[in-house]
Amino acid sequence: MSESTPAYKAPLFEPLARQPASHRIATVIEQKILRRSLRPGDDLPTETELAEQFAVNRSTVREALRRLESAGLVGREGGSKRLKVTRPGHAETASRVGRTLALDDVTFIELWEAMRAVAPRVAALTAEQGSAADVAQLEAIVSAVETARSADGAVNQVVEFFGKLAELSGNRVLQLAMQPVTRLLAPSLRRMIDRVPQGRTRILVAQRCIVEAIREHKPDEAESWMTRHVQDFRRGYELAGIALDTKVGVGSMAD
Amino acid sequence: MSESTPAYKAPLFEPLARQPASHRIATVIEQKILRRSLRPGDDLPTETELAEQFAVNRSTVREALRRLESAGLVGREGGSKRLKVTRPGHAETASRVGRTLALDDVTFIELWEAMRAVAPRVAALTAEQGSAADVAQLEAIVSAVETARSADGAVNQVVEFFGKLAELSGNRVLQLAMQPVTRLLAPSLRRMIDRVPQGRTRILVAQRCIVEAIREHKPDEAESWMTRHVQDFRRGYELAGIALDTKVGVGSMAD
DNA sequence: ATAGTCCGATTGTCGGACAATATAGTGCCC
DNA sequence: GGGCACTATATTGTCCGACAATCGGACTAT
Repeated sequence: MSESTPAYKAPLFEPLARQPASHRIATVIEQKILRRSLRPGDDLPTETELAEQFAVNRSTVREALRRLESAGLVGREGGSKRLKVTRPGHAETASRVGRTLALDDVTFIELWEAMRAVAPRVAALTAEQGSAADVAQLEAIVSAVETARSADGAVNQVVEFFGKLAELSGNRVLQLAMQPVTRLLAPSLRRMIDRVPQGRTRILVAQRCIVEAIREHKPDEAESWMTRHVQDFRRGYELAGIALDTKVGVGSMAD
Repeated sequence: MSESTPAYKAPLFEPLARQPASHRIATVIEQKILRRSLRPGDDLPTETELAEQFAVNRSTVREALRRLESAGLVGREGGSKRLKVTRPGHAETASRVGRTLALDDVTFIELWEAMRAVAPRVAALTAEQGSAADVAQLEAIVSAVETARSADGAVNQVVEFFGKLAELSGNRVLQLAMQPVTRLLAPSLRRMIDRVPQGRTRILVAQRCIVEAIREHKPDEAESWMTRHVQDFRRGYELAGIALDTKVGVGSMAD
């Protein structure tokens, strides 16, 4: 393949951008929100008012509002009629990221690598700050993993374990990073547990060690246990005879 | 606060969800896309056709389409009129995540911790697979960092360095995770460079070491150099006398 | 083949309309 | 005065019909 730019024609002129009014209106309101002129909880003007202010038809305003609504920047609370400014929820954002990744056909190994990077640090952070109450919550989840009757239940609890860990770490960035990954990884975990019987107990052991390290405030131990735990997960996957470049499906994106 | 559930009234019945038609239509189409019945590149029917099929007015269809458009699930290519199914672009998703985090007032330390977790692994992965061409690209960026005239230019190139690294790692999950973090971190980096003169050369040194480790396919070295690099960044931040719990602003969310 | 012209299809926006219902009064009773 | 039913108003969700702009093609002349 010729690597050089085709020199076809230097893009002498940009394609001038003619955005529809609804788009521009959405952008303007969005900027107001991002710049904190409009803050979460504030009421938006009514559609009619907005239409007057922007000097456009109400239909046009509505399209802009649907845009913002979909972006999670505005929404309703309760059965209310009025639109309020809202901060995009983590859950929603995470699910959107998950969709993006799923539609991109990311592979198991890519997700696993992300897990490999994030989870140990999360464990370490939690071990640094975790309170007794936190440990109790984690233990509750671990025993739920143990006593779960169905495989699906167990998997859900494992996901919950990671989620709670991220929450307790107090780091919202890592929390947001972890959420889509665990969600997308869940179906793989499910298959793995089905095919590798000892997998579940191995998970339990690892979780216990991690929780123990957190209880004793030993970040390094928590981190290394988590690293082993994640690596063990991968080994289980290989044991189950599943290719590492398996594409994760849309699965569990019920929304 | 009374922790027990108020027992106020057992929610015998859910508040039945009466979603507006536009919302339901968006959901139906979204499902079709997620289930791959509609695949990226496919043309959507025209608004009039959709209106007929759903037996609603065209305005209603339009609101649904604006929703999907904002979600990045459909869009136009070129100056075309027809809507096509598109996969949500990484850039767009990343910028959305960035917005969520910014509106959440995440602090510098949270972002840094994410960087601390992800960047070293990314460097290691790239070192495993990096080709000579890849190394050349990284070197180009490093020298751009060196020769950048303005501080802003240098910062942008540093962001670019991390972005390219993530891209070369071949892991789209990590790439997507890294993008919003570096973007949000950029303003802090800018301030740091302003106040700590030697910061820039330290960054250069670290980058050179990292690239070198990648060239020689030494993942462990790349990882540990990157770890040091990230930690150095934090030290610079402290040196600059900026509090670790500084909230990152919306900054650089020009979109 | 290229450029010019014409026409139908499609989108973006408009103005007006109406049913359903959330919200704000308003009056009534205790 | 406070609580409650009831009414009036405002607001949203949806529909209808319309029109300018423009995109996509077809068709033609060079």
